Amino acid sequence: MELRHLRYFKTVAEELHFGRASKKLNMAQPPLSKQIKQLEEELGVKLFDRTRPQIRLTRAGQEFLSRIHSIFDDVETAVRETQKIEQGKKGHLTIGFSVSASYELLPKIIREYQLKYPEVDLDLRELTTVEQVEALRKEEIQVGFLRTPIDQEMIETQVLHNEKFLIALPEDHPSSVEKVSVLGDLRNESFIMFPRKMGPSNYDEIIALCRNSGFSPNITLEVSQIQTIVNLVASGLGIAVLPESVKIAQRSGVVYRPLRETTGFDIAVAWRRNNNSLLVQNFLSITKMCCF
Amino acid sequence: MELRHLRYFKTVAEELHFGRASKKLNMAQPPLSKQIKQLEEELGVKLFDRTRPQIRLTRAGQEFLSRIHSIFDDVETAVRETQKIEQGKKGHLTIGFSVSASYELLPKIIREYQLKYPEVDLDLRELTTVEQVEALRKEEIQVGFLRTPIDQEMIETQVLHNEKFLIALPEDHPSSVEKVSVLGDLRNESFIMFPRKMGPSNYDEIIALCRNSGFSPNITLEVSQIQTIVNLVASGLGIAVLPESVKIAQRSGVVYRPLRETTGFDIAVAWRRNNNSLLVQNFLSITKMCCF
DNA sequence: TAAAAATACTCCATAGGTATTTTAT
DNA sequence: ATAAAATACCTATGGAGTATTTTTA
Repeated sequence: MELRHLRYFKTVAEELHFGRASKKLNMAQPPLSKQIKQLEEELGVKLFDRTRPQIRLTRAGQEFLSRIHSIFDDVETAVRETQKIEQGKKGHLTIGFSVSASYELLPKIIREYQLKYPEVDLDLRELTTVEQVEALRKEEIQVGFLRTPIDQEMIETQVLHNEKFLIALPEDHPSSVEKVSVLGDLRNESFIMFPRKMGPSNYDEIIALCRNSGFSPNITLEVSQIQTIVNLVASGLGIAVLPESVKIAQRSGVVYRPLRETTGFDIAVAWRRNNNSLLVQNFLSITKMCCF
Repeated sequence: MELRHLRYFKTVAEELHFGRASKKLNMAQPPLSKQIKQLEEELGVKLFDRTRPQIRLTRAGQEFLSRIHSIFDDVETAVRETQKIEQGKKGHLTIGFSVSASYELLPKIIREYQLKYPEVDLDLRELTTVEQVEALRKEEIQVGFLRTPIDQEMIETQVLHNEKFLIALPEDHPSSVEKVSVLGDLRNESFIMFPRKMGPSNYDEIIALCRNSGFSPNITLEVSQIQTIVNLVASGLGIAVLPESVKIAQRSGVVYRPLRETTGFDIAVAWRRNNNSLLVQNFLSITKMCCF
């Protein structure tokens, strides 16, 4: 038995007339009769009652028709859903990201992507850059958002954004009159920091910057909300070194100044070089679209 | 696309090896490769990753496999259930019966039939003989249990049983010494009857028998339970004319005597002459098996 | 008698076979 | 170098077409 037999049977059952059915199927009547007969012989079941000028479905024929109806739908659905996966419109995408890599970029990309590809399940994993490289290698994630450069032949990257460090100062701080802050001048200030576990590379970079300026920062508070840090700075309780993207958290009483000592760092999207799945390609397209 | 493509794909997906799959399918490897390729081209989807010595399903291939799995089951079920209907093992059977026609026969047949054909839904309708003949003609019922003879070319019958009338007398009744009762001798007795609505032909026949013997019976009680009638007769409250099949309701204090005036009546099973459905044929086989 | 399905036959498209090449480790 | 899939080419089954017969009301 082939789908052909079921298609032919369905059409004859709908038309209840071999001649009309054959026209609808773009074929001649005799081969249609023959195929139906073949089907009946294979099943061992008379599907049509031909003893009258108007043929009729037998009881068995009615049963068969009702049961094969869903089969056509199922085949069609199977094809459509399979094509969706091939075209990257459906599936499962696991994405790694460093906290330090993106405070505002990732949400924007995810929002845009889900709008265009609502049938893709996303799994977002906060990972350090090193962990993401390893996860890409093991194919545990398909895409990463991390700091570049990285040194891996297998992994391709595209820089999305260069992030500099800023100093957040109270409005009335003496250094706020300067256009650019010099970290060494601030060695005696109290530093308010993100907790290290919330972004180790960020934290370590700040410590390193201070060390390079010849001091170890006096960390008086660790606070996990950006807005809280800004509030505390405004109150004069300390100063903070922040990635420039946090400038979106504007507030009166605080001024932001570029830091002379930092060249910033690149945030990039990363993927396996040979990954030719449209699922990933589509995600990368959206990502690039969001950034350029 | 044909079921062939799906069968081939399923086998290759299970074996993950074109060579082994082709053996399992009793064919050579090249035509199998060709058919799979054809399927992939029709779908516009790569189903297998062939870049390694061990081929693998792509994501899309996995989706397709899981979705077509049920299709094979559905086709198989459609075929099996259709065959059951053809073979009369499944379906819907509407059966007419006269109350007068069978007090014990029908339950026995139904029990036997349902044991052998549990998937057939039965619809039992109490109808007079005349109503059954009409219902058979209109194909509202497929089988009837009725009194013969009937006069209808279209309908075939088979007598199952000849039912005589008996007289139920109290043990101490004068007539109980006779081997055979004469209805005329009982003209002055009180008659206990089934209500007419529970079996009009029965009721009318009894009235007619009395009339032929030259009297109209003195009906003192109408009772719908056989056992109650027998109890009342045992108590000396009257006599009753009953079909012989009710003799199963034996009781001390009551004697049954054949009635000289009655020749009894034939109970037959009836069906449309041209009904060649195995559903009906099987039912008739069971019916005849139960009676002979 | 007329309309429609079945049968008889013919043809060719294509499923499937055989031999060989290509590919990927 | 080897195992396995793809390609090339061939064969023949059977799906589909045309002409005709059979069937049923």
